[in-house]
Amino acid sequence: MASIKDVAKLAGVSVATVSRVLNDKGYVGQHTREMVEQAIKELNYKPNEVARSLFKKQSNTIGLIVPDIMNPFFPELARAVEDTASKFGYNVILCNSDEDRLKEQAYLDTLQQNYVNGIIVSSNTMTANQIIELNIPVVSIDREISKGLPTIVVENMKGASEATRFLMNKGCSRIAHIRGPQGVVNAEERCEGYREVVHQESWFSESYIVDGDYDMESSIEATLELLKTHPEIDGIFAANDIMAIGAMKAANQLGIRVPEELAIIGFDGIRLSSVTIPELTTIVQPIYELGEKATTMLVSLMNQQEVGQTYYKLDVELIERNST
Amino acid sequence: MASIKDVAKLAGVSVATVSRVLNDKGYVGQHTREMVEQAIKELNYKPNEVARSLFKKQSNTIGLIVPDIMNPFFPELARAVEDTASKFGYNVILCNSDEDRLKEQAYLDTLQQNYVNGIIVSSNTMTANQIIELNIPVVSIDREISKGLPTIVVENMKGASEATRFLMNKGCSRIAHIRGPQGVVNAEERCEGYREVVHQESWFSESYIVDGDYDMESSIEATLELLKTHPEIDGIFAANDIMAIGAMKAANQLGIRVPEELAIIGFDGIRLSSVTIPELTTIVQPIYELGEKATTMLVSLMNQQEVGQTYYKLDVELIERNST
DNA sequence: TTGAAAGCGTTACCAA
DNA sequence: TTGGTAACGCTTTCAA
Repeated sequence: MASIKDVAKLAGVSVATVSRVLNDKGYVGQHTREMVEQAIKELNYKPNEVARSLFKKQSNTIGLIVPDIMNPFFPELARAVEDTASKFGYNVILCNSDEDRLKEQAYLDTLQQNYVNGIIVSSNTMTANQIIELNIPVVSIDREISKGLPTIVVENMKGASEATRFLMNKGCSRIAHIRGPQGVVNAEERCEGYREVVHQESWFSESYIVDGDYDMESSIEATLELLKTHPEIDGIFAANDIMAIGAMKAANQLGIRVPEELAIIGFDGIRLSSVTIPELTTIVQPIYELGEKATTMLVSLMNQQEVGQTYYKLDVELIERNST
Repeated sequence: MASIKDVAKLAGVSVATVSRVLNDKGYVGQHTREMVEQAIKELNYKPNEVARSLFKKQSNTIGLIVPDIMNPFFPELARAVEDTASKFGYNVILCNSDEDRLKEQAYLDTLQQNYVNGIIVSSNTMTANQIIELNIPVVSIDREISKGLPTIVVENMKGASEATRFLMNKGCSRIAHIRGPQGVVNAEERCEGYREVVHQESWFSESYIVDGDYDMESSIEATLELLKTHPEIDGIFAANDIMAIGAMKAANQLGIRVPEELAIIGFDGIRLSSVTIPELTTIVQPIYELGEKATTMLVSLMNQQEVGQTYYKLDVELIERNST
């Protein structure tokens, strides 16, 4: 690979001059510039980004830490981040943390050692301190790590209430909730939103809320159990789409028809949700927008630009399909 | 961030010595080593990977180029690549190419400029020349770019035949095929596998093969059309799972029951396929293994180790579920 | 308008 | 067993 020296030699100028035309910075004579550009073309020269990074202490790269890219929520997010980053000239390093504190810290370290300009992270376990010590702009996404840190989340509670109310309006008179894991902020919020709507209903009891793990297995099991103990249930709000699908499967196993005998609504709006038969009614998050916004905000932060707002709570939208 | 100089100063030795203990290379006295380690701990020193990369002309990073991480096939692949890379001490840069030649070349350039040690790529449009000019180890995955380049694919044709034969054994007497896009190697192969089994059947005609685009929309449309012109069809082999799901949807729209009146089988074994009701019978590819194998092979290549085989064709497996 | 040279943080060679 | 130093490829300051 040709280096800046080769270009300089061929063009008969100094490396400083080449650097100037490369970066379009400082004075360069018209003729000199042409010579240099010619040489660059001739050698098919491309600047070495590593050397640049070393000097600049920045690598034009941003780190993206997600729990698990196989979780259907994250590919769309990752795509948005990559698209946006790319638009601004940044590359993306992908890190799967498995919500494991050690892995998270290891990745944080590596990213720092690689001079990433910024980091986007989705985590429940990370602490504000870990982030502050990094001394690198970080935007937290989907899950709030700490007030004060730049964060982009969605209206979990509002969406959950909306979902629950929607089921009531559809005529459901016994609505259960399959909640997400204990300790996960958005699971708590969604549960809270459900609770807000039903808590004063005469039929409501705590046993209408069952634990799920944001995956299909846990949900199938929970739903089976739920429908056995509470055959009167005619509506289920699941805290995410995967669990809603699990609930549909459980109902199917029990020969309960959806939506005729049991209405089911999910949360997230992942692509999966339009794949089932019947298609799932759900609260859709603007996933792509989430990633996009996080990235543009991060870019501003990295450029030390004035960033007005550092906390966004994006709105969600109920999309009615055929499961309700 | 502390640098090697700071460590050297604190330990009262030269940077050369620090470098030696860091890399466990060359002679270092026992006592000296302890001093240095102490200093490292004290300063919480972590070597600057960018400086290392510059010197080594390698960045301990591998590039992963996929058409679109939102395509459900790729997250699992990406995960496998990341896991394996991580195990060997490499980071992964994620690139979505959209099968766009320009984007692909741009990414190839950036990766090279960033001194990635190697690249894993899934592409139909890339040429062998593009790769050779790079002068970096590249493994092609899922799709073959050129004989001679390290490649990992699966038994597309065999799997397709197996799927088709399976439908016949299930009693289907008119089997159609929704094929993938023209020009995509694995789509061709799968179509070939289907053809091999049915071509001498008396009922077979070319109109039993319809074009799809590896996505759900195209498949719904194609299936609708297909079932209208050929109401006698009682079995469909779709070239991937998404299209198989599309076929299920189309059947559902027409009030045709799956599997009673129409058996459907897919190809890929993405997670989605177990989410539908009924669950999809499909030819599952070892996606994770694909990514894992590609990465280990790439690592060997990067280390200039003897790599016996550079072409793998992994086996696929028919998993029977409820759509057949 | 241009060039020389220092510096970014490492590693590895050669000398001591 | 250790240290000095050139080199990796670039940017930027300062002088010319």
